[in-house]
Amino acid sequence: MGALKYSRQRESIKEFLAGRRDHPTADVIYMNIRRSYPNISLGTVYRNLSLLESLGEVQRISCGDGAERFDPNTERHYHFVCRQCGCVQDIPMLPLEELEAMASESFEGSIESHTAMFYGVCSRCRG
Amino acid sequence: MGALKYSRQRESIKEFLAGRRDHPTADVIYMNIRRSYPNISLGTVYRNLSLLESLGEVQRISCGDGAERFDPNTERHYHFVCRQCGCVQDIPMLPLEELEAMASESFEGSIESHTAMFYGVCSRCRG
DNA sequence: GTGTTTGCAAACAATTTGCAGAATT
DNA sequence: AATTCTGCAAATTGTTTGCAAACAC
Repeated sequence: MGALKYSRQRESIKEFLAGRRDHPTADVIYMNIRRSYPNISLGTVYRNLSLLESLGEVQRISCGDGAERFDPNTERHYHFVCRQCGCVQDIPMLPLEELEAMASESFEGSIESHTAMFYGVCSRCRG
Repeated sequence: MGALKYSRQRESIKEFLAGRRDHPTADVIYMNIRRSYPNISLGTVYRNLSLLESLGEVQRISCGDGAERFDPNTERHYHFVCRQCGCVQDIPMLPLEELEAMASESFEGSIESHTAMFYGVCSRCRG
């Protein structure tokens, strides 16, 4: 059950996201897709984003600013949030596998993965 | 302007949180405080939690499960989220300062702090 | 008495969901 | 023809806010 069918809306969302590195929110995606599909609904955007996430084609990022953000880069990587403009950027470094071993050392549960969030001021805001 | 005045509700929230290591949500706090103050409102709980956060007396944690969580431990530390029961626990290790230096290396903005979230299965769920 | 805090209810924002019709296979 | 996907609107969930009364200093 649940064979995937093509949809131009979903395709358009994928295409839009693919060209982006700014981790847009569902609403931003919606606003942009609307330029090509004026009748698309926010619900469709949310549904497709959740679907794409479960297919492993996009990553959901919550940076605590209220709205979820979506990232077409599904490889493990860290993120940065600017405390001035609120932009979210990728940190170009490989996640430290050792961190998980270190954390496991004095922790009783089993650790399978981790994420990290860096905060500061982005280059644009520093001028 | 803005001299702080005593309030038994705020005191009760601080007291409740102080004895907790499970990072309760505003709603859980509300439910519990209501046992001593049946008339307290959810709005008051939120207002006080935000106030306490700005006073640096509690820390707000967003782990992406919809609701914010509150932690009386304001020292920097990492967190763990169980993918089975959703519980949030502290990771008993010192945050790696070096991580920020590593991240800075190939990043243009200035990094001031970071957090990390570990995922896996807690000891209780593993049985 | 002045200024802060509260309870209540209404407002908000982000996300989800039910349903009939449209699109895909 | 069978099933998935969409648009719309209503429903949910988490959080904030306006206001008059209560409380603290």
